Amino acid sequence: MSRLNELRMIARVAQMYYVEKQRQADIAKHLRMSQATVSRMLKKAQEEQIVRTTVVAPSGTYAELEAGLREHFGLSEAIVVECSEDRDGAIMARIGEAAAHFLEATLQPDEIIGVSSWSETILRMVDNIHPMKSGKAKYVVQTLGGMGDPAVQTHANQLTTRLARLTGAEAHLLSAPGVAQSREAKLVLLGDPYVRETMDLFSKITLAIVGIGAIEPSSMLARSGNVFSSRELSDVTDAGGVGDISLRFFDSSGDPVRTPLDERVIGMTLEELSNVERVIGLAGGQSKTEAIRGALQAGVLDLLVTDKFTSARLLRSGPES
Amino acid sequence: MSRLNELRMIARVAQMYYVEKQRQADIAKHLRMSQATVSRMLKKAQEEQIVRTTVVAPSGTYAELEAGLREHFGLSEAIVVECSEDRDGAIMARIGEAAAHFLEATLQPDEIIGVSSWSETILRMVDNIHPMKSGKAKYVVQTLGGMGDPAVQTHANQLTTRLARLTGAEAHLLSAPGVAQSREAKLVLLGDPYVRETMDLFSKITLAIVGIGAIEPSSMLARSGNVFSSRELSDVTDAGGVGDISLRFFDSSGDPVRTPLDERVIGMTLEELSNVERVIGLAGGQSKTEAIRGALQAGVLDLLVTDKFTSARLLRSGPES
DNA sequence: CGGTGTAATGCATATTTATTCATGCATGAT
DNA sequence: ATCATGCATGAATAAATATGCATTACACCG
Repeated sequence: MSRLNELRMIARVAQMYYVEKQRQADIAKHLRMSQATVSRMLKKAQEEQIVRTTVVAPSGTYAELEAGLREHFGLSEAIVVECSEDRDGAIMARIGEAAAHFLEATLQPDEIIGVSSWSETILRMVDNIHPMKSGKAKYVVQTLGGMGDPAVQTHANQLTTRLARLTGAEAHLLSAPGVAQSREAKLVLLGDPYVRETMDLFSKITLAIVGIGAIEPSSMLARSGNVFSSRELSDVTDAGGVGDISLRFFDSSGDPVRTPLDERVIGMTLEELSNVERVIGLAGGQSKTEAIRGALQAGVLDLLVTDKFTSARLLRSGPES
Repeated sequence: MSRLNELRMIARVAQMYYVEKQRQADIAKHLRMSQATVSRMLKKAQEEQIVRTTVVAPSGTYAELEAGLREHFGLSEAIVVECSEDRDGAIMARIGEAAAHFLEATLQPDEIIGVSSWSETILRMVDNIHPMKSGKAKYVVQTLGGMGDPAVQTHANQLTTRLARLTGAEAHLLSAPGVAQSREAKLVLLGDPYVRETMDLFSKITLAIVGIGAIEPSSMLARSGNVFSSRELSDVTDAGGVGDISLRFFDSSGDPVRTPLDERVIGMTLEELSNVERVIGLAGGQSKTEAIRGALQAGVLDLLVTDKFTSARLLRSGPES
């Protein structure tokens, strides 16, 4: 049997088992196969990600940390997730789950979602969103161009598209590099009608989901490919930059770090972001602590989802002003 | 224990079970409780929405449409096939493929298959069946006579024979015209021992495969040759007939349309059909929509294979009684 | 304090699910 | 054609999970 039909069958079995809660033996009888086969199909359904199971820790577990974050940084909400170990992979997964859960729970009808389809944490979030039956959101808008590498571009587009499908929204992609070759090149790209259309939506976004990036040689180099020169990178660090949101950099007190690079980035600015009704920041992990602190100081976030270790660090060393 | 702590505990257990994939007994040992308690906590985790499981349909399949068809029309199964364009030729080909796959996957040993060797869609199905090495089915029974034209007769016989060969079954042909010249002629033909033998098998059929025909001047004339008078044709339409299965007509609410023609048809009746364990209907395309709806209302089908356009039409305009 | 009702727990076991094993079939090399 | 190999399948069975029932713990009340 063709692969598509096989997956179709598996999906059907999974539907009967998990949604309709029939027993394997009954499903087997219905579809004229053995119970063993049904069991195997269900296993395959897990492997193929046709069924996904997520565990969300009830929020409020770290009420004190959450309250601390809200208070110190003027957030309207903070979500601190349980996390067994202070390791980036595990942290991203848990933050993603919690963010997905939050999004599902609070998404309003006809919302326009902006997403900087860039961070692994956001990817984890999308992985954990469960499809919403009735179209909830209106548009999902990509707020930062892709990167030079077309494979990455595709990846970014897919993330945006998937999020749109899951929320029943229409995707508006930003088919441009995140960083243009020059200021002039950027102007040319902005002339593209599709790019313009998407960017015009920036001001209409009601809910923005952003990752927070740290400036570290390792991660920066890894992700920049060849779009940043090391000169530009040092411009940013020399000016005190500690992190970025959608490639807009800021220093440890949250003030924007303006460099010539800004002129080349195709994406939402911090100022545009601060006009959005709800801005959700997703980040955690040792290496991102200072970047997150900077982002919080910048005051663009309304909500932060982070892990218990990072939140403790944020509160410990800088109860601040 | 406080409710929050209880939920935390449940989340922890759920985490260990669903994410870390530990067994309940091990979790129980680790947390010093009984396996029964773990099981109960997991059940509670479901209720409290701490774990959520969703089934995502692989793209290119139409789980919602299938579910809709099952639900609205009380089918035990429905298969909706992908189809790039709403054009009869393409649709028949895809339906045929899917039906063939389904048949191969669910055919039981010693099954007695009835086939109204008449529609192009069924022909497409037979084209796509992969020979089964070990004799699976027992008999393939032709459930409707051929047509006056000997060439068509041959064609019908060949289809039946091919299906029999492919399934490793013995063919039982119905060597008679599908429509006798008169009631009396029919009685004479029924006297033939071979005809009788085949027709006696009708009640033993465990799996019937039928096409669904629309009543349209064009197709009717095309296929009728000179067996129907236009008078008889209008009898059927005047009585509200919208379609047929094996030349047994029904109206839009699925009620049989009885005309003198019935007395002349040599083939299985709708009533006989409804006694068959599994009845698979194959049909799709704009022109057949209402015929299919009638057939579904008649309640003789257990399974429908159709295309996405038609299934959408069936569900759109008539969420029905 | 004891009494009483409620809920939680663990044990034993029923039920359900996963796995092992033997078999049959297809595929591909020789 | 013949044989080896791998894969899918179902029957039997092992493993895992759910549940009935008795018991215990605990809160609340007189």
